Amino acid sequence: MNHAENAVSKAALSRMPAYLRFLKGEEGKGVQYVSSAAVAAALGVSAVGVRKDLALVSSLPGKPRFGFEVHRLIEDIEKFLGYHRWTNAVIIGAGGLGRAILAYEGFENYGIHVIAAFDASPAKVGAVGGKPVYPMDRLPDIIVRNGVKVAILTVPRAAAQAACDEIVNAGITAILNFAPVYLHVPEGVSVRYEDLAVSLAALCGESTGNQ
Amino acid sequence: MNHAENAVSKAALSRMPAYLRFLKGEEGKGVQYVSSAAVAAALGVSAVGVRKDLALVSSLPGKPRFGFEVHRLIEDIEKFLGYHRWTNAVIIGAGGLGRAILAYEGFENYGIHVIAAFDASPAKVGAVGGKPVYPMDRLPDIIVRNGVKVAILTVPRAAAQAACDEIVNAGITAILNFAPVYLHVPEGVSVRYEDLAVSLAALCGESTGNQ
DNA sequence: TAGATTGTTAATCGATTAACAATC
DNA sequence: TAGATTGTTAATCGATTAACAATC
Repeated sequence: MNHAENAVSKAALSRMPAYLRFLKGEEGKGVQYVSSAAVAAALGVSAVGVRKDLALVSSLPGKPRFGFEVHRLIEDIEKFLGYHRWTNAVIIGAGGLGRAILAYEGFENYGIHVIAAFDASPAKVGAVGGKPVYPMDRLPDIIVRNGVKVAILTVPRAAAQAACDEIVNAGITAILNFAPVYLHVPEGVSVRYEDLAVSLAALCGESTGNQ
Repeated sequence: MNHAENAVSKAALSRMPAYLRFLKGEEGKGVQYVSSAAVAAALGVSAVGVRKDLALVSSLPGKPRFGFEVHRLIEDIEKFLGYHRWTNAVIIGAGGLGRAILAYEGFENYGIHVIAAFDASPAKVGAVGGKPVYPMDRLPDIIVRNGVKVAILTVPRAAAQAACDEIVNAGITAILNFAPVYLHVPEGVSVRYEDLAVSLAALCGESTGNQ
């Protein structure tokens, strides 16, 4: 909506993280240039598709005989994906999964600050990995003060809808839901389902040749 | 490959879990029939698309004036997705995330047995939630004996590629990788990246209107 | 220069949407 | 019956692939 020619397909967008992952790996090995063919071979896609995708985000065209500059490309993709504008997020539910995510180091690379977790049980209140775990009634106050719009929901399935209603009331508009339950939310709130079992089942399907 | 007319698009396949989640929610509320329009409204997609998708997997056509039988549809989708053929899986890395997943109850509904975790550190060996945590050197033996082809990789990023090589050598052919690293694998091994930060970043992008 | 690799235009392919007849 | 809802055929739309000229 800011850029003039703004034609990036959803499909292309969804492939960007894979490019980024691969490119960072190459960068770590000291590689300076990659060809579209190399990326394509590694990721199991077509080289023309890679070139088209990269052309969408690259600030510098690829050089014939060399390919694309790895470092530059990483920056371009990160910028494109918005990893440079910081977002605050909270975790709802400080059980095993919630605590593991709270302690997870990887978010900072993506422009995400996970600032705290919340739990209904007083026994869970305290801190994990240097980050605070608050009781649920602190939620409205804290998310307003920090402008938090994004929540990671890691409560047990039976508690998910109630917790969802509560955080939506408090002002959350985007939810990453780990509970294997469909969530009813009002218009304007987006839910993304991170269903571990579904991911795993899909993987099994792939490897066993799902019909 | 088993069924004669075997034309299910990848796109349709990827929508099935969402239908399933919604339908199970409705079933839990005692709803017996749903119309394609109701599903479409809840999921934010088109009703015609829903009908097309459901027609692909439903063993019974929808009834005009009623819609589709919820319970039957759930069974059909589960059968279609292969949730009825059981698969054994193991977890590599018994840190916070690995232990949380080991204790996770949700896999059994999807035809997946997570039978054990493995960790390089002797300190982690033992049991979590009634399931064993073995030292890494037990891996080849145990996966062969249990016919395990699927592994969930939850080791730290720096250890991911080495662990990957090790389990691929041992006979794993499908990997659900939680480490935010690109993995080099030989042909025939499939990797699925479960990058929490990417998921969260994508969600943020959606809600803030990614270009 | 020669040749590898890029970017782009046109053609194919697949998936979604629109229109409408069929059905309980 | 009337009407809501389905299933299907045809049309549109978008994305991928193929072919090839441009470039360092």
